[in-house]
Amino acid sequence: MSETRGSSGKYGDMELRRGPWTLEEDTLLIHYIACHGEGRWNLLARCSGSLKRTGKSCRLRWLNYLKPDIKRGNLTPEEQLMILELHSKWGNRWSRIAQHLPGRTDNEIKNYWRTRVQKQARQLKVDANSAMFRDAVRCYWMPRLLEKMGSSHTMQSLGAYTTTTDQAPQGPRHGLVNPSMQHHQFGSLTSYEPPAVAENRSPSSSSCSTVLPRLPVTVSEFPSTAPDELDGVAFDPLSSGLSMNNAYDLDTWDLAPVSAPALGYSASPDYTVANSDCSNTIVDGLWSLDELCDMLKSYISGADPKVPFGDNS
DNA sequence: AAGTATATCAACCGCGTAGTG
DNA sequence: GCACTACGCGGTTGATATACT
Repeated sequence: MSETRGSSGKYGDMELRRGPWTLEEDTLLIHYIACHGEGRWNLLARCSGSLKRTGKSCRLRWLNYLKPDIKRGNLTPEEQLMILELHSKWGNRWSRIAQHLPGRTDNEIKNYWRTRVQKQARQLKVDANSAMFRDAVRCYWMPRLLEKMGSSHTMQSLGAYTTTTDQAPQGPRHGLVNPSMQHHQFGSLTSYEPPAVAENRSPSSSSCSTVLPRLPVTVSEFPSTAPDELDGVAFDPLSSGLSMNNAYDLDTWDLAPVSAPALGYSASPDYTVANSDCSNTIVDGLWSLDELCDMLKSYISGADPKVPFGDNS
């Protein structure tokens, strides 16, 4: 692409570049911001010499790509859970949601929602914003993400898989993890602990019981809504005591199998997070299409006794 | 191996809003 | 209160990578 076009007004007769940024442009922008700081984007665009970009374009490039604390790589289960929860409360308020995911941009979250979540809804022929789909997410997807978080933590505690951010498995296109990204500091795991449900749990989960959050098995065990203000309040997967590093990234996780589902409902027996074959199993923390279809059908027909939707108030 | 379909995500666009004179 | 400018947000597009046939 990299087209240019003429401009008038605030950029005078300057030829404005569009399309992908080059290394030279990035360097110029970084240098300028290092000298003059963020903000005043139009002034930046005018005064930065050979950087023939609009202020808007400079701002976007900086905020979405060049800013030092941008975290790259796939979303962790914790982050996915946070997005699902916050979106259920706030809708498409991407910027607001991004404020609660350190190092993630609104653009990235928006893309995640459109490419992953909406895709699932579309294939199920339900509206992603419908109550039905939200319930399905809350009852099936979120518990699985919680379990992913728990499984990951267990493996880490056993020393089965240790890594740092710069050793993290890398995705096919965006494996970079900004070295300046500091590890998130986590609070207490007890901050999000649904009511205990002793039954309906597989033996495999019991080994996690001392360190992992108990997994909700009914809709009523999830918070009915997210808190109005998340700072310092109960629901915060990112404060769950679990690492955010990419070792837990389900897209790149190369460990298999994980523990059997700890929930009362059954999952497909070939459930793994191995990279080698994601065609019909859990992919990046999502349900496979078949699984989600089955579950949703059960939900719609009211046939799933383990999911008492009537309790969902 | 080549062609095609699909997924991903960086970048652009339009619009609303806040700030300023 | 009005006009103008700058900024930020959310929706959309299009290039590229990857998967599939």
